[in-house]
Amino acid sequence: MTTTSGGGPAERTKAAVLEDVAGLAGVSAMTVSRVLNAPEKVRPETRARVLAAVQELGYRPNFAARSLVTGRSGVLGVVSFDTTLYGPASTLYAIERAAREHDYLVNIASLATMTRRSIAEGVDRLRQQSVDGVIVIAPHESAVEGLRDLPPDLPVVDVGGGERLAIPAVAVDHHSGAFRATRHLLDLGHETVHHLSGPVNWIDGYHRIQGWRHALRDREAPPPLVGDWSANSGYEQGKRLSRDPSVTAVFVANDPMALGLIRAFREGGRRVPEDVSVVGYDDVPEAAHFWPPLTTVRQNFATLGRQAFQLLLDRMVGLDTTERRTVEPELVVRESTSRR
Amino acid sequence: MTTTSGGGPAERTKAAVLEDVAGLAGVSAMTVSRVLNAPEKVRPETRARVLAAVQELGYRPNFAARSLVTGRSGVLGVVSFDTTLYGPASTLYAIERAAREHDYLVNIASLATMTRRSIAEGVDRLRQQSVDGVIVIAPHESAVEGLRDLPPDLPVVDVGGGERLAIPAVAVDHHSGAFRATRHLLDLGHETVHHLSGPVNWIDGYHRIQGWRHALRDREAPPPLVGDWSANSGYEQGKRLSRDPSVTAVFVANDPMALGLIRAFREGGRRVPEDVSVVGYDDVPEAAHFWPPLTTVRQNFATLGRQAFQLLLDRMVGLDTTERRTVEPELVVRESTSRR
DNA sequence: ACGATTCGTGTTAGCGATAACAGTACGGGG
DNA sequence: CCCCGTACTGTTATCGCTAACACGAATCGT
Repeated sequence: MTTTSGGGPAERTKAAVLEDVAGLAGVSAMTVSRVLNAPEKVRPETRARVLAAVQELGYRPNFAARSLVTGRSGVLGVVSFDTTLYGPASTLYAIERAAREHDYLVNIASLATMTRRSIAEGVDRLRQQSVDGVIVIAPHESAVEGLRDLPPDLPVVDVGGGERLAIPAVAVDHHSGAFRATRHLLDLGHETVHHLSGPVNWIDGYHRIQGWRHALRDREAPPPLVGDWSANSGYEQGKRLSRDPSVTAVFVANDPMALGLIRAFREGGRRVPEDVSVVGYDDVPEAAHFWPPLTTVRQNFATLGRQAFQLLLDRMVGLDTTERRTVEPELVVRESTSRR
Repeated sequence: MTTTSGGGPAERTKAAVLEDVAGLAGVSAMTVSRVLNAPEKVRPETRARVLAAVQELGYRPNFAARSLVTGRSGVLGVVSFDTTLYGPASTLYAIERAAREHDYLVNIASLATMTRRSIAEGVDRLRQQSVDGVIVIAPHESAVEGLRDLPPDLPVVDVGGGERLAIPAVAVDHHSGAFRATRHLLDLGHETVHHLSGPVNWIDGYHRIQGWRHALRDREAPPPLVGDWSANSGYEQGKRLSRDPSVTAVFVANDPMALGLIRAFREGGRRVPEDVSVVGYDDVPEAAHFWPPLTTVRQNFATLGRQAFQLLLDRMVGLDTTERRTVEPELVVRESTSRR
């Protein structure tokens, strides 16, 4: 009998452990554990007594001990490129919410650069803290490489990556989004549509180019200009483009670049949308208040994040899917586009 | 002698543990542990042998086991309101970078609402996964309340919270930022400066109002309008303000609202900056490409995050500081303001 | 040259939980 | 009246690691 029966309210010093609760409730540690993990296996009265003891002592299970013995941590990791950007931030946010609903915690590893190595390092860092699974948000060519040589025992889900990977993934259908944006401009009577793209080694950028090309398939596509997603690059490329009087419609691969481009056009004396129509991509919260309010393609990051989590969950419970889900973007027409 | 000496390359099934490495290297488990945690205590040749074994087996220490025995997890938590917003996202990012440099991992708990309860819950959730410390980014009145009744044994650092708390904190000096913004407008010859503020129960919002008032102390301050930080609220309040021909200068409490407000002014026929000057707050990456490029107050979120981490680190190693650090914001003059 | 350190390593004993098995008490069927 | 399944609860053995102490050999001072 090592049960300290009464116990006394003396030990305010160290956090209570299972044994303490057991002592106070007059049961064994195992029973307390059961009350916490499988309450139906314990007689209601005993359960009540234990619960009261838990309350009184303010007992909290020790996470490390539990995960040592169960082999699961209840934590998942997210490896993401620059979580300061609207897309990754929104996706991360959605993942976190979904995770919380299922009692998972989220660990993050932000990447400053996107290389095969940095991705591998990020995953590794998380793995060392024994996350149960990892979601990678890194829509870059090199990310795809980094995901190739992953430990096979770790459940991983890819967000927005290439389709050539044999792991579960979710992605927005950028081909479709870009197609719709371009189609919209064509429908307004524009002869052709110019494109200011993101970096081509970004998966998203690449697909948007493809979608744009596809919409232009029966006419000549002007060579795309390439930006780096920043408003500033939009401005620089915009200055160049504004000198060409033949451009009347531009599809820009994201909203910040569109903002910069519109500014350049205005400074170059070209009015938007009277002289040239512009479509952006992302629908950042401010897009509706740009000048003019921006026609753009909305991505549903919340859905993206939720689906990613769902897929990971499936993977973690053992399902061996290689499912690939796709989220449709949506064209939001505002005032930066007009009939030719 | 339970040492499996040779061992054989048979066990590819389960992850290697200390004992396996020890066996292969012909030493005790303890020595392996030492090599990993205090290499200088082991003779170089032994160390090399152990390291080789670690390599060969691809050994990775078990996180749960280690933190069970050491009582530390190497993980810290960040509780933050809506990490989708520029400010929190940037701060979080900086914290993560600083943490990584010190081999800490970051767990996040995003809050959808900011109430005393949600904050407490966030902290609690993190605590259950035994984080070593927590940083709270929740510049809201209620957050301050939520932080009052925290477990005293958990190191916590507050970012941007009220100054009435007895816990370490870092914050941008918004009073000063708002003061400078307003002063700038006054210096340009404006009679007075109107203010579109954030919600008053946000600490930041409150301080910016104070700073604005302070700059206006020797003249009559018009009643401030109140927005909710969104571009949309800026637009709505802007419509109202643009009807009043006496307003020639507005200090807006953040950039998105400034964007909306400028749009409203333009639609109301008031030119910026010719008819009315506008100053924003935050210096979001796009601000330089607004139309007109926005004069605004830049907050250094990177420094903020780094300092927060530093403070938490101090706290975690036992220092019992209640230090409160302050980060100075900086006025960035662009083209949305002009001489009266 | 001898006890006192220092150095390098091994042994033992948990950390706090749960899995798996082992009782014990009770009620019902044969 | 005995046997056995059901329903609870307790015991024991780990999980993988490190703190603390123990021990032999090498090094040191005087």
